[in-house]
Amino acid sequence: MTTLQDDLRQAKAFTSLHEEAFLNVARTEAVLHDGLDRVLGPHGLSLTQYNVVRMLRGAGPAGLCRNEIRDRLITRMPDVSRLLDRMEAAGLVHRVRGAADRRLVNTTLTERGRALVNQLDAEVTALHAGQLGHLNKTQLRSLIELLSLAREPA
Amino acid sequence: MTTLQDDLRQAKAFTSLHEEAFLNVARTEAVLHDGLDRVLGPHGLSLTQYNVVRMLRGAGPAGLCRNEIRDRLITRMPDVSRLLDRMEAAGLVHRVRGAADRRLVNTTLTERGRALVNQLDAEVTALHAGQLGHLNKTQLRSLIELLSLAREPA
DNA sequence: TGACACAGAGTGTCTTAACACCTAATATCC
DNA sequence: GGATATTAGGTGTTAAGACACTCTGTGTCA
Repeated sequence: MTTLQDDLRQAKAFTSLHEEAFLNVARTEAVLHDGLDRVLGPHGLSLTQYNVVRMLRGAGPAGLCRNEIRDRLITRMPDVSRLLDRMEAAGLVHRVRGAADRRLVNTTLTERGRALVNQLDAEVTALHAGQLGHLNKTQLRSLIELLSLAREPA
Repeated sequence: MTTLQDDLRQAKAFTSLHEEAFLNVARTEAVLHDGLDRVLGPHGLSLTQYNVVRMLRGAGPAGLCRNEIRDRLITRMPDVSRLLDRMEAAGLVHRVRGAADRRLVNTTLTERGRALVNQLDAEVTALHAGQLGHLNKTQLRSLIELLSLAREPA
């Protein structure tokens, strides 16, 4: 007799829990993102640009083509061309049309870009330590695991 | 003799763990955000606008002034005036200059705005269930608790 | 080998966010 | 009670993101 009601209550509770989880992810991302922006801002970098210089450093001298950069970005970014335009204008990256496949444009870090991202390592590490240093290893691993699980298809 | 080395290794491990946690938060937010955008897009709403109509529904007939809206938003938003301009042009909200304190501008939901956010409840609930339904209550509560902890000052 | 599909990169254009600045109204304090 | 600070809201302008479309080069297949 109270089954439907119970089910609804449970559904409601579940819904709220999902929503609460979503809001917590969003809020936490905003807080961490804001902190990183405050570190990157004085260097004229956005978070997206920082991700690009990091992935280009990881790619080494081989560099990456535009679509590889796009696909590896954390957030969907449909206009990588002009993002790289700006970074090239800032002297952070260098682009050269592919020789073998002339459709490709290879993007590599300039010396200045490499120096900048290397310099930022210490600042970013200190920021992360300040933001997340009060969590112990177990808590961090648990958080990482739960977030990874949350992103799984279903 | 190996203390320094150990310390460095540990520092490195901690750093990576912090960074991994940060990246997981960012990536998860992007995935969930994208999903919600796909639900809200057809209704002409951004996630920020959706948050506004939700908080205005919660505020009831009393409404909220601009700075209250700004302060309650999940992500920092320095240009709430024009955000509300657009929402007013779309017929979702209504603004009226305060009578007692003429500096204040009270914003309330229109009937259309209220109908839209009510209609969206089912869609958003279904989305969240699809995105997070494979986590059980314990996992969700643990995730929420860890994210809350992560946002604490230190 | 020539038409055609596809993939990679870039552009035009509109919308939206970001930053600094400005105006009006209220509070404060001597 | 009048100068001054503070608070709320809005605007001008630049930069960045979003979406559809185009251009060029490569693969494919009759």
